[in-house]
Formats: sequence, structure tokens, C-alpha cells
Amino acid sequence: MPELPEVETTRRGLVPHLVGRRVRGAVVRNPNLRWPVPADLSRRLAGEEVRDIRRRGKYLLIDFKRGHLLVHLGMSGRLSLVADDTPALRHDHVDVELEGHQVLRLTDPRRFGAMLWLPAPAEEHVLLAGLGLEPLELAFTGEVLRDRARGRRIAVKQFLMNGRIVVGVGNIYASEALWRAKIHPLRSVSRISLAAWIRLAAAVRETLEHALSAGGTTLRDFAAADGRPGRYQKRFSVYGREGKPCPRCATKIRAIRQGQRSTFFCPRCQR
DNA sequence: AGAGGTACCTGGCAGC
DNA sequence: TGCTGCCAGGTACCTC
Repeated sequence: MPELPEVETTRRGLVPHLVGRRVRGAVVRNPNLRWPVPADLSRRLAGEEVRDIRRRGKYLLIDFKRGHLLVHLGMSGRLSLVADDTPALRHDHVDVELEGHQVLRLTDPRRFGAMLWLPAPAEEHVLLAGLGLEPLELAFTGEVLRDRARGRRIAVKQFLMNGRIVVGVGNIYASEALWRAKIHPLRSVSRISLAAWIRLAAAVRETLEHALSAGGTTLRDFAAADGRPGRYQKRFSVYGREGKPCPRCATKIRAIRQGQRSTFFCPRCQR
């Protein structure tokens, strides 16, 4: 599920309800996520006030005075704000209890997500320190992409999905952005012109912005903090559309496997 | 250093 | 109906 637009949609949905709010504690029903949820989470959070909520790549950082709550949604995670008497279901692993009879609930059927407590400053934590460019920031340009590709021969789609190069672009938006940029997903990064890199940077940014405007993509699990699903899946050009017509040239969309992930593209307009 | 594969986990679906 | 196998939005970690 959650790529940058979904994580950012979650963040924006939480900010008005959480910032300035005090936490009472936490209930960890199942600590077995990607890494164990800290056993002392409730003690660490009790009495702390949320100062801000930030996003770095697909990680969310809930800032407190004494540290940061790091959340990753993995493949199937979601955060929701619900009343504190809402019954917990099978995959509701953690509740962060807020003042005022509400909880921030982490639900994650596949448990690839994470919830960790990071001492300040969070940016130095090993999970965040090596992350690549934020695609919605000004420093994300075709020139920088070209520079980062120097000496590499990997296929451009896998390059785009490498979080040490660019953050936030997962399997859906990589296919969609390459279609928008008219670049073949198998093309080696050693054989991409500067003009094409510039097109690609713009395409990544536009794809993510459009998805964000639509509240992200919901294929199965994703919902914003208020429970509403995303709508961008209705606007896919290639993802999941094998055999259907390309929106630009009507050629049938093709599906291939790249590094054990599905890739969708138009064989006519992507070169 | 870069590239490729594996592992983690549950649920839904197609096919038999 | 029930079983098996495959697929799914991510990414750290391992080996070559």
C-alpha cells in the first residue's frame, strides 16, 4: 500500500488532531512487527505532548520533547484516530492513547510495518540517515538523478524504487511515473539522456502530487486517518491495467516481472 | 560498490 | 467445499 502519497495523506490527516495533544500511554497488543515494538513504549509516551508530525520518505515521525515515535506502514499498515472504546480487531496491534477519549490505532495485517521510539535527533537514526532525495522538494532534479546514476547499470524502474536514491516511490508510482515520462522500465540508467532524466524528475513529482490530491491509492487496506479510502486507483494509466489500452496511444498495456515485482508499461510510447 | 535474491506475514483469489 | 500455489502497496540484510 503505502507509498509517499498515502503516508503524506495519513500525516496531513493526523496533524490537526494530534499536534498539541497530550498522550496518556500506549497499549501494545502485538509487538511483533518488523522490529519489536518497545516494551516500555507506554512509559516513554505517558504525559508527552505531540509537537509536530513529519514525514521522511515513507516514515512518519511524531515528535515529542524527549524523542520521536517512528512509524512505518509497511505493505498493509494504516493509522486511524478512533474513540477509545472502539473494539480492537485482530490486526489492531498498537493504540497510542490520547487525552480526550481517543486513540491513534496502528492496524497492519501483514506486520511489515514498524513502530519505534527514537531518541533525538531522529535524523541520525540508522533507518533515516541513508535515505535519498525527497521527490517533492526542489533539490529533486533531473541533473541530480543523472549524477546519482553515474557508474550504475540497473534498470531505471529499480533505480527509482531504491530509497537510497529517491524516497517514497514504490511499485505503483514507479510504473506510473515512467509511463508519464515515456521511458521504458527496463532501460538501463547508463543509457538515459539528460533530457529524459529531466522528464522523469518532473513525471515523478507530478504523479505523486496528483495521487496526493486524490488522497492516495487504495487497493485493499489503505485508509486515511479518518477512515476514508484513496481515489487515485481510478486514475491509473498503467498499473494493474495489463491488456487494457494505453491512455495516450491505445496500445495494449504489458506486464512484466522485474526483481520479483510486477511492472506495467506501454510498449509503444515508452522507449 | 553495485546488484540480486531472501526473508518477514496475512489474506484473497484462481485453479483443481 | 477445500486444498494448493501464487500474488500483493516495503525494505533490511545477506551474498556474490
